[in-house]
Amino acid sequence: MSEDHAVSALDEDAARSELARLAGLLAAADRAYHQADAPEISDADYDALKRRYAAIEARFPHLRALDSRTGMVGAPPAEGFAKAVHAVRMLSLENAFAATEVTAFDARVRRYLGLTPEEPLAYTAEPKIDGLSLSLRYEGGRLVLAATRGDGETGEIVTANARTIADIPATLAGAPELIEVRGEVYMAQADFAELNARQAETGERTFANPRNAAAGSLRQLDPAITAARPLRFFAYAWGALSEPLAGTQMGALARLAALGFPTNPLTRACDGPQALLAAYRALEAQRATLGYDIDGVVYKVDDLALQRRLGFRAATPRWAIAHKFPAELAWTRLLAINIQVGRTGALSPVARLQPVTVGGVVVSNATLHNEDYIAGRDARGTPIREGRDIRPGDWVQVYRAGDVIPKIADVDLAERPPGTSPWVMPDRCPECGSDALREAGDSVRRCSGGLICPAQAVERLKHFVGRAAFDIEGLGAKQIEAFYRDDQLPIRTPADIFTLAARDAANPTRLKDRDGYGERSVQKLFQAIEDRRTIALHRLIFALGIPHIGESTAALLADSYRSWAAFEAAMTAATIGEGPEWQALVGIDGLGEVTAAAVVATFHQERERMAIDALVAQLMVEDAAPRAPADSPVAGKTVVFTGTLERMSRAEAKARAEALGARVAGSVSARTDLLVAGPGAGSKAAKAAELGVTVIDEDAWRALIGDA
DNA sequence: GTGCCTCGAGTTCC
DNA sequence: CTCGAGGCAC
Repeated sequence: MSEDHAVSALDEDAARSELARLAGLLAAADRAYHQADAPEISDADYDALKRRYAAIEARFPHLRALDSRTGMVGAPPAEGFAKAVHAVRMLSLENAFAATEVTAFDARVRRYLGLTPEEPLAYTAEPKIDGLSLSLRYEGGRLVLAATRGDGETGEIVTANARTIADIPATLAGAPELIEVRGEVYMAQADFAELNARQAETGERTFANPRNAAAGSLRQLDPAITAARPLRFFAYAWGALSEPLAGTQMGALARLAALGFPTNPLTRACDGPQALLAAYRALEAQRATLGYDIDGVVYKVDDLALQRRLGFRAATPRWAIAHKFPAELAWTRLLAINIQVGRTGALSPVARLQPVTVGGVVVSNATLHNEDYIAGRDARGTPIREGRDIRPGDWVQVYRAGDVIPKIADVDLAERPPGTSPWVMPDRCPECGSDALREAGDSVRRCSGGLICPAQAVERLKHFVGRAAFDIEGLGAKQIEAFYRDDQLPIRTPADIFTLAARDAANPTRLKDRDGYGERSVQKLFQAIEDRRTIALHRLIFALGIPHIGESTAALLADSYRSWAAFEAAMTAATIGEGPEWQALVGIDGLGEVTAAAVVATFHQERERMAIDALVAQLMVEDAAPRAPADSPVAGKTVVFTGTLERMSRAEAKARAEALGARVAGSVSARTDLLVAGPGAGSKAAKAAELGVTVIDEDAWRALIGDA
């Protein structure tokens, strides 16, 4: 059996049966591993199966939905917890801090849905529990998988621990065949105090706050310890479902409660932003008496059909927002201001603080953004902190933005030591001595050294091995730092990673004989590198670290050019500002001139170009995956929307068209297949007529895609 | 030119 | 997680 024969050779039918076969093998291996604790196959073989499964899925993404196992494919690692890919991503929420942001949220939702301010729109408001989120998968009414949120994409499997939590039912009666219940694991304040007292008595570590205690308790390798911890659970959402729970958020919560899950009794139905704000004020007033920590209120559009229409941005749903309570503040001394150099050369000032506890966490660093922020004004020159600047030695007020990132809110001028002067941004890179320049209209100062600057080179390499790029296991930030400075076996460019094993073999002192490395870990590292020699086009483009090219834009480029050969040829032939290759590039919807120029410039810079060529020579670059299924009438077609759309917003129309496999462009060209013109269509309609492009109105479009 | 919506880049602590 | 700014519609 050849697990590694080419995925690219499979046709769709073969892929479907192969997925089913692999799913069977993986399921059997999972059962053996989790239940009997006696694996039938080696970890390496399991990994090979899993990789092949993922490769086929990546190539035929629309087959993914056919297989309910997808969410459970997880490799048991050597230590710690196995990972599970969530069948439906666990997203985070956009945050709001002011009442105006809540009314803006309502306005945005209405605009997207095409509702007037007068039309009714129901919301829910529920307390935002300060714990950690957990996804519980039930099949046939039995709890089969519990996974933490992780990065939203992949979480850790904590099923055995979840089973010990009294609030979480082991079985459900009358539930859908498949249901993923999502909610928050938390610890009540009284239980937390008691636990900490007990921990202190027995000389064990105490926890800083209930959330840390809950997180630490859930992530115990020994479920017996979790069982002894007073964890609780509130259900508030769901992931994969074999049948809908209800038509509204409130209805779904009632259904979850009927299935035996605790749901928060303070959840309220609200008929508009004023009611949402009233619910917020009520919860804020009750906060101290609840017995558990909450850090804000979550607002959701109640109607689930509307939630579906609103859909998602890159990382957050459009139909929900978290209104956070004001952050806790603390005063401390600013000891120094240091400079960090990022991968784009940006010089970032970082505050070194006298350690201080803010919201249950000891903070000793804080971001200072840029020189304007330190000087007390924002990018537009508007004063912040009433224009007070920040100087080393100052007495400063610290808070954690979004309860995470430490920032400096204010300065007490009365406490300022005498004889200080305003802090000045260095005009040379502290890492390489190159000039640090601030372009007109830019808020950051950048090191001009490029790849000559060791700090930039290292940061570029860290980006390269990052999770959305090459994601090489065993080669993280720390290892990159070490290899960059290593004289015997250096990694200074991305291509060096892929020659690592061969160079090591030729060295008198082998890596496996060094301190900190063993035979096994070196073998694993080399294998992880080998696994990534084959790389998806979008990952490669993202990994190059071109300014302005993040994950989304890299995927956009990969999808537009399909293959590395086509992309590379076009970028090589292109000149900035003119010519057919340039026109094609800036014609991509969502990609403008600044971004396009950055890509073309990179391919024409000698040093960058040599690094790219040396890298690609080491790789097998996979073409972009085939588009959405070809069974929709607009699949593969290039569509342009113009004029005012009356029954849907432009963003919604675009999202819907893309889901059906169409490419949505911003302007009409000879490559346009269809122009959807609403009232008020101007030059685009004229151009379409000129080019002979089919023009239809909104109703005809809805009929075409089957939206009656 | 203005205003919205996203994305990109940099950041902390566990 | 936030800020700045690119891209696009109006």
